[in-house]
Amino acid sequence: MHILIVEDELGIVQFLEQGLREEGYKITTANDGSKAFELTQNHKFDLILLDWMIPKINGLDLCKAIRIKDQKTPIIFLTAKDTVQETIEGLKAGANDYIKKPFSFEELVERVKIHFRNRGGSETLSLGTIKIDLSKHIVLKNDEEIALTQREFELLTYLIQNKGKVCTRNQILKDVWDINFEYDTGVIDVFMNAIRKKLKLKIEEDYIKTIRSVGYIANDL
Amino acid sequence: MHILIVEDELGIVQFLEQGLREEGYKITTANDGSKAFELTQNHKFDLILLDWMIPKINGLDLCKAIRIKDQKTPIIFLTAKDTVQETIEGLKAGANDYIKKPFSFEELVERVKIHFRNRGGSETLSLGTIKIDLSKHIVLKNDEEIALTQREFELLTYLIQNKGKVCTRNQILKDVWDINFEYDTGVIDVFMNAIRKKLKLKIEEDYIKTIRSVGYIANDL
DNA sequence: CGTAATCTTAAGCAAACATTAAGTATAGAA
DNA sequence: TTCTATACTTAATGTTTGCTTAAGATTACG
Repeated sequence: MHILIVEDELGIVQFLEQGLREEGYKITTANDGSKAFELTQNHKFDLILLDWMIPKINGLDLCKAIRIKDQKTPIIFLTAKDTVQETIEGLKAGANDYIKKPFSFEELVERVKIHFRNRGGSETLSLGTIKIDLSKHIVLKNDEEIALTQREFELLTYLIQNKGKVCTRNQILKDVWDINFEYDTGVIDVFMNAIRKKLKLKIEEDYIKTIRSVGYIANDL
Repeated sequence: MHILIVEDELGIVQFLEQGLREEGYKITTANDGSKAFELTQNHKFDLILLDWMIPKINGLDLCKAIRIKDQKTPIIFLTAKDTVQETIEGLKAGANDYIKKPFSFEELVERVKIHFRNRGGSETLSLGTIKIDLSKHIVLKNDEEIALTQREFELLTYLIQNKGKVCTRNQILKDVWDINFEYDTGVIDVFMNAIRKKLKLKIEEDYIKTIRSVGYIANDL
């Protein structure tokens, strides 16, 4: 689980970074708004902790900017601004939670956990007769286990988590491979091919469709 | 969207019920813990607002009890208990959010909205009986799927996005084909033809009109 | 009724995708 | 650490799809 911390006060950054690392999260930090925006456009984070008062772009505008392209990633405001009006503004900008300074680290951790808890809810995903158990890290088709490699697993999981929506090649490269705008070598095709082959999808089980010149889409039938 | 309010103070119940009704939510209320538990086992709610101090079963235990069977439905605590320790307890019990009394109704509404925000939300366009689902990348006419190629899809989308405005051939070449001022080979005509044919537009469904020597226009009738 | 614009059709061609195989990196065992 | 097995990436080839062009047919409008 990869968390982005956006905060300019070095003391707080170190406090949060160390604490969350110990909780087992992967951490990236940004000390101003524009750097943070840059990062969000080129990488996928599972959660963003956002201070309100930061240089270059303030937290509120940054939140709005991120939400233009990405409505999904949870954003938690972390701030000394504590009037009702400001809280509401933050939430309206697309934040998912709002923690007022000073806060206890324990409360922060619990609020962070909430957003990972509901992710997939019961830790299982499904697509037609295919089931994925995220905690056990296994894939079943008709209750028979299918052995997938790490990347294959991630790609399939990604498609199913975005069930019903077209995933473009660029999105997939960014979110699954963490690669941006490089010359497309055709990696995705190779992996799609492997997944389809291993799942032995019949014609009537066309769960994963190719959208020519756009990307791929997963759908129950 | 169906919200369950669990609260024993009549004044607060009425205040919340009325306010949330005005926001367009369907409301059910329970004035004690066991009644609330009963309701959650027999009905599906989209969100639960939960007071901490309620008769029979307290809010914390109720929350835990609900979470045994249902990990999904968002639960928001609504309480006067405002120490950090208690907040954490609530969150650990499976709550998704925690609002301290006294709270502003506006903040409550925003926090409620957060939990409905990410549901589905596929982008759609329409033209008469034609619907385009952009995230699924499909075109429906009278709820029947019409298979279009990529360029056909782009052209139709473009026309509908500019519904009511005449699109000149040059504009279309520029915006859909990314071609500027080249000798017109008649590509557009070919694609208009394909689209009309695939959509099987009858005479009375003349959604896409030709404006002679100018371009094309899309219009609901 | 003639001309210019648009519609329709079909064939060649290019781009996108599927598939396979070979090269490169990585992780785990000895 | 080095070796080996496994997975990942790239590149090459084959296949399919659909884009483009151009030419003939039809329609709209003076």
